[in-house]
Amino acid sequence: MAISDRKAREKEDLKALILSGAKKLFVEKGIEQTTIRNIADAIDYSVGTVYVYFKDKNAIFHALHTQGFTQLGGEFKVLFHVSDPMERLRAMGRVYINFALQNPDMYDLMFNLKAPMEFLNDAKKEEWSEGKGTFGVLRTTVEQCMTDGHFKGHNLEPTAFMIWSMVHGMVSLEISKRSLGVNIQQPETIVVAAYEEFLKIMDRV
Amino acid sequence: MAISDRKAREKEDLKALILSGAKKLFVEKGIEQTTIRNIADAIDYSVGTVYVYFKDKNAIFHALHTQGFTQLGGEFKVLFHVSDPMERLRAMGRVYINFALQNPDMYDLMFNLKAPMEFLNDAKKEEWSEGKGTFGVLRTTVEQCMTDGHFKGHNLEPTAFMIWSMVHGMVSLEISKRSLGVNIQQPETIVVAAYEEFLKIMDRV
DNA sequence: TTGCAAAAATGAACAATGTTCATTTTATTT
DNA sequence: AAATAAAATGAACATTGTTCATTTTTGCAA
Repeated sequence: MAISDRKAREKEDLKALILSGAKKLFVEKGIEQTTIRNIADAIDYSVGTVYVYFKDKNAIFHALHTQGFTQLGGEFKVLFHVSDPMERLRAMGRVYINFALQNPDMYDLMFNLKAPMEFLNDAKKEEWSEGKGTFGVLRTTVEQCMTDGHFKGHNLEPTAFMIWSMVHGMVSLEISKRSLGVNIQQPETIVVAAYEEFLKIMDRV
Repeated sequence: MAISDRKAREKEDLKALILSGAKKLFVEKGIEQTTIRNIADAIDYSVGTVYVYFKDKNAIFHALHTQGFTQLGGEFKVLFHVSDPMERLRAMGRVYINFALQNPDMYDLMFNLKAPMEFLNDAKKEEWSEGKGTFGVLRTTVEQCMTDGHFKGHNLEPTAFMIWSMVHGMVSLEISKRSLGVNIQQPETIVVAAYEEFLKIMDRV
């Protein structure tokens, strides 16, 4: 069955090629300017072929969003070397913020845009495994912080969700250009500065 | 010149009528299903007429976003009666969260979607007066808290931005359905519960 | 009242989009 | 070499935002 093996490989390759074209356009021009025709043109295939490999546009962007989580997961790996949970929590926020600010469109796709979630709905998948996994890392870290005596009198999941919201809110306001429009004195550094304020508070809790 | 007065009034009326149709559709079906043709149909005018009164789709949604800020401003009015700045800050968060959760699409339009900001770009307006005003209320409140001795060792703008990010992040994760997919134990109440954790922390700062 | 000019409203037409599917091309098997 | 299966194609469709020459309505002077 060597031939069917090769065929399966070729199918995977073409799927990956479509995604690479989609990602290039997406990062360069955003989700709206990434049309199926553009993707097909970029990789020298026809429109129809794209639809042979992906159900629709949402499926493509769900696949891209998954790639984004793989990348974020890779950047989280440095955290394994940080043994102190509180210090690890701080570093996790920094990694998260850097990822978001350096890949704003990808971040938007992963945590704000509707496309990936609509794909899950259409596919009747109940769970969002990428998000679940990432939030799990945060929850575990907060749990270890609690074991170490931090966050006294706080509940695990609401506290973890609050911390996630904190960093998510900062980078989302930045990405959606809402922080710029608000006439802050030092707009270039506001996200980092605000995160510092948060760390100061966490140190005391 | 009574006639030109009436004409001006009629123009305003029709503009308001278009917006009311747009808002109805927008709240019912979201921004993508709110097409110019749908709006025109809903108010029994032609497509072309809509374009006589609004430059493009972004202009319509910028106008709706401004209405949203007027509404939010109205709901903030109860805060004038809260004299203690720290208590007022807490209540402000609650009002903000309630507004967002009860008007999710409007909130999205005001603080996440691109349409209103692209209108400002096209119109070459530098400033986002609605956002500026709202953030100003928050900044002033935090400033008064500092005068009262709270937030010792913290910087005003980064702290205000951090608080804004906190509540913005929570409601945004909720609205974009990211909080649901993450398998939290009590998804119905997670936003309120997380805000409670935040308040506990603020009490000590 | 009638005719005329200005203002307002119209909807057909255009380009671009996501999507489908009968047809054509290519690859594999007999 | 012929027959079959798999893969790729692109024309066609419905829907979108947008434009603009044309039609309709309005206000006013003769």
